[in-house]
Amino acid sequence: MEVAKRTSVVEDNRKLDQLDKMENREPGKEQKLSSTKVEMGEVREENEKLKNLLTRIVDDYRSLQTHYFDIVQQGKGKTVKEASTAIAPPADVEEEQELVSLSLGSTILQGGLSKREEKSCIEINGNKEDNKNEEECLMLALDYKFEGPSSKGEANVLSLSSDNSFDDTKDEDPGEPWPPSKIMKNMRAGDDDLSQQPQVKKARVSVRARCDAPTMNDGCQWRKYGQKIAKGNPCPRAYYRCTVAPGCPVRKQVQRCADDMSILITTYEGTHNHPLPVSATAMASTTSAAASMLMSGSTSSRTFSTPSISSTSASLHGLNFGLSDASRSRPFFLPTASVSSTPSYPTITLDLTAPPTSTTQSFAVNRLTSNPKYPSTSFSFSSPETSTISTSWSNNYLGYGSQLYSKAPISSFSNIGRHAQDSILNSYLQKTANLKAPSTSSSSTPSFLTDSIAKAITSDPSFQSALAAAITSYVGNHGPNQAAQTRVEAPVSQAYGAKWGDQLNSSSSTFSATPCASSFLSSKSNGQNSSAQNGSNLTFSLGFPSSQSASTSPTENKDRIS
DNA sequence: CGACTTTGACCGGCGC
DNA sequence: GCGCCGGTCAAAGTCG
Repeated sequence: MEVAKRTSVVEDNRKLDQLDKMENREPGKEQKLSSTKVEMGEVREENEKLKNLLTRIVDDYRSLQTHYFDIVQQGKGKTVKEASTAIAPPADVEEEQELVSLSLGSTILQGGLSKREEKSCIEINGNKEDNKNEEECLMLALDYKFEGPSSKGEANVLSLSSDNSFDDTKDEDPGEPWPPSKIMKNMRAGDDDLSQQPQVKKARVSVRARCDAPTMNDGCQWRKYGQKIAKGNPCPRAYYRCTVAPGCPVRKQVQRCADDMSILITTYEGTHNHPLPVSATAMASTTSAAASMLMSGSTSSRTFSTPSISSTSASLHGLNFGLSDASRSRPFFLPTASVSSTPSYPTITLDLTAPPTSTTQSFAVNRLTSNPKYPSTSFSFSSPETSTISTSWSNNYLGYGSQLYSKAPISSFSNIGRHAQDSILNSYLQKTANLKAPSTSSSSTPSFLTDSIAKAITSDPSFQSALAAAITSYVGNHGPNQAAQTRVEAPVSQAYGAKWGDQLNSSSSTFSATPCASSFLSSKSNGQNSSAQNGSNLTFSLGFPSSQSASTSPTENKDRIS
């Protein structure tokens, strides 16, 4: 592009030169051309300037190109900053802008792209043809930029996005081993990525729900392999292993909450390495999506180093988005949250119990507790609408029945649309526009930042998935008389495609009649990622009435979740 | 009889 | 180094 412009300028100069030569050959026409010559002189002068400028630009461009390819070849040797510094010439503003662009490219390359992607970016720079790859590169570049130390307010991209070049490269191992047992270590011995990152903790997804039954029926087959009395909780903790497939690494821990025995805490670990029964896909999807969120959230938490992050909540209209880093203690609020911490694992908690305050149109106070060792991330929802739904986790079969829900919750959930990256949260935002989160601090944050964060969050597929899963589960399981998929499933399946709808429908027919049967979600797991030396914790809380809120202290959480 | 649960023993990580 | 604790194993028991 730039080269083309320069080429045209050069051609213009040549024409002018030719014109000059013609003029010199025909002196008799000088008078006629005198006035023209004056103009030509000006033009020529300007032309000279342009030539000089062009020469400089071309030189700089070549220099940059040389630097750029050097950097590309050196690969990961240099930091972005170094690259930028090396590249940046003392040129004018326009050139610097170009440099920014180029340095982003190199930044991307060094910021974690795979070699294939790296190649794509190189090709982009050469051909400018592959728009798709270009987009990818740009996206990653922005992510990197966000992380960058010099990223200012324009860090418009929250890396909650499932930019999961990160996750994918490190975590998608279907047989992902999570238990720290020696068996699992043996299994892991052959694993490449994880074995190289000993500090990586496995993500866990903890589901808190009111349930009278000993365990929630999540559609999977489980075999109990142990039981322990955990310290700090008189209720024994039961250990289950997935028996759907022989080698499935997925396990779960089930324990009653010490504070409220009616609350059952189920903690899932690992990723199923086998096709799931339809009835199990819901929960699996929820947990995996939540885990995915967790990991991306933990990634984000490290990137939220900008001082203004903590004050973004006001612009989120009452949605608290808790993202805190223990080392920074700089919470950043989104949807209402309570945070839990586990000492050893990054944990996301889907809190299906309601804070007592949820019966009013106010969001629960964000309760952030950070494990001193691991940063915690918290996403939880306490929807005003949820209070209108009767909660009957227990004593009822939770299959997707035939009755209709009350309009209020359904209509609100019906906004969950495919394109609603916006709709999920925006629905919340709209409904709570006049509310102010109790714990929100007054915001001095530039609106563009908060808007960007909101957009980034709402555009995160993992987030959507987890949220929709929770909502779906909630709606499916807590409607009056456990009713009604008609009004619920339609929007959900619309939003997430036939898969969800199918699964939900299927679930309704295959759901087992366990008091605590719950169908959450479906799908592939994206789960554990190795983003952190630090674990983190994430809590989703769908506000059900008449229940206790999530734990408020690390100790408490430890007891509840681990 | 097979599948599942129970339960004490064992192991490894971690803090003191 | 020692003890605590969480997690797992595996033999014995139970159930359908």
